[in-house]
Amino acid sequence: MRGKSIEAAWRGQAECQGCGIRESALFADLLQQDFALVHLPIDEIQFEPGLALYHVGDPGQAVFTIRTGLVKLVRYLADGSQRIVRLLRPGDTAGMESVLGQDYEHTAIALRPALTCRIPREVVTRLAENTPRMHAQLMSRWQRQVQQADAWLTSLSTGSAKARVARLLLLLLDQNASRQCDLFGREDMGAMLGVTTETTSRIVAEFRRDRVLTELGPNRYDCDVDALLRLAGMD
Amino acid sequence: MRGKSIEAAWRGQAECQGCGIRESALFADLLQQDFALVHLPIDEIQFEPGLALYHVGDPGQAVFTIRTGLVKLVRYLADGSQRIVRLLRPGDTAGMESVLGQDYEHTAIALRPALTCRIPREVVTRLAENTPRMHAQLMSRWQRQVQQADAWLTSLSTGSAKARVARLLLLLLDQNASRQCDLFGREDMGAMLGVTTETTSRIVAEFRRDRVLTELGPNRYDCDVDALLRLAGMD
DNA sequence: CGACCCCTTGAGATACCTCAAACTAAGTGG
DNA sequence: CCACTTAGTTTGAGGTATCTCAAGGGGTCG
Repeated sequence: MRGKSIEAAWRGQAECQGCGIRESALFADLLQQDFALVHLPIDEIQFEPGLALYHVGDPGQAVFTIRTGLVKLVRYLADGSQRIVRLLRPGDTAGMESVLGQDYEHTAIALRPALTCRIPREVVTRLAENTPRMHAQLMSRWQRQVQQADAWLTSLSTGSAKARVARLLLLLLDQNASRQCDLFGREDMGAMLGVTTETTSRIVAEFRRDRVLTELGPNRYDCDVDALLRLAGMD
Repeated sequence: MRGKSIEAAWRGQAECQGCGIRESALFADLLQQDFALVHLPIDEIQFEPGLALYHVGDPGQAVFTIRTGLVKLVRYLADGSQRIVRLLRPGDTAGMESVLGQDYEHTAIALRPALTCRIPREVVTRLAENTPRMHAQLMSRWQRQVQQADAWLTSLSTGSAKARVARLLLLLLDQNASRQCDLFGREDMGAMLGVTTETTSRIVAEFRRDRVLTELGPNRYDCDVDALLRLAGMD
């Protein structure tokens, strides 16, 4: 939304062992000795909103650990429009298909400034071949993707548009400041819910009129969680 | 649809090494020596249509390899209705979350008579700990689930109802007799597409009137593939 | 200040849903 | 063997949510 520097910025090489979010990241369970197997540089890269980590169809060369920010996974439809199939948050991993030598299945685009670690696929492969701690992490991460995909389908692509928006808002609640959440462009919201930009806009506007949402700043809102839970149930 | 014996039938213990579909199954890459690690019985179980392999929320005790037939993965919504999130075909694996010690995420129900192999989770775990050939299979199977989930969302839950039905028909085309496909109950079809039973029925009836579909038998149809491709594009 | 982007709002069209009834096929029991 | 039940499909009619097309605001940035 902002858009100061429109470039991805290389921030230097990551220092994984001292990483602040390691306990929730792909390398969570690795031991001191395992890091000896990392033979290629892991770069820290910052993506400004709108910039792509990678594109659908590109040969998968690396996985990305999201350290901060928010990333959308997008597929483009026959008519050129986009459908957002998942959101990645801090601790999540993008582009795991690259570990299997496959092309990327989506285009990954930062929705908010996102600090990432780019891990070459060979690093993951080598670790996976040498430590069961890496398998466990990979499996649970893949399972998590499946879970998220299923939840996305059942909660964001099912029911009335109003219920979908309500469920999306609940999903976006800040984990810390639990009544507040940041939204993004109506077009992106629509692409997550399978509805049009206009419908999304109308519903958000209606929520605001009904005091279910209270605007705190540009696209930052205070949410009436009980009301949202009620709306999320059925129309 | 048929419904002769309404019971799941135990068919005996599987002989994995000689299995006819092993090359496409979870044990595809295993070597002779690996089978020594299988220390618990693998049962062959036949499920008649409507019967559940397992239920959502049950503690996951086993994965199932689908040898023949068709299985739906279902989630139930707040209002009691069902949403089908995936279909499993011969060679696919159901209930992989059990390998991670998690409860089942769905209810798995046979849509057509399904012959399955029930593999206790301990067997998979032990194999995974001892042979990289098992990891590779597990990872690619998990990835496949993600792929299917994403495809389900973008092709069966996006666009007009008519386009969704067309895409579903294309998905159901027999791999061998490539103009023909078997359908199932309109309610199930609706639950896959996120539309009502009536809408599904109307569209199938319309396709039949327009000679896009020609009924060959009970719920068996000949498909005009070109017409379906056209319809799948946009409205 | 004007250009641009995005959000909002309106009005009309329409696809889909809801409720209800008729029809079909297959199973059940007298 | 036939009337009866039952479950699923088809069809109709009316209502409504959502889409489409279009215009009008409110920021932000050059």
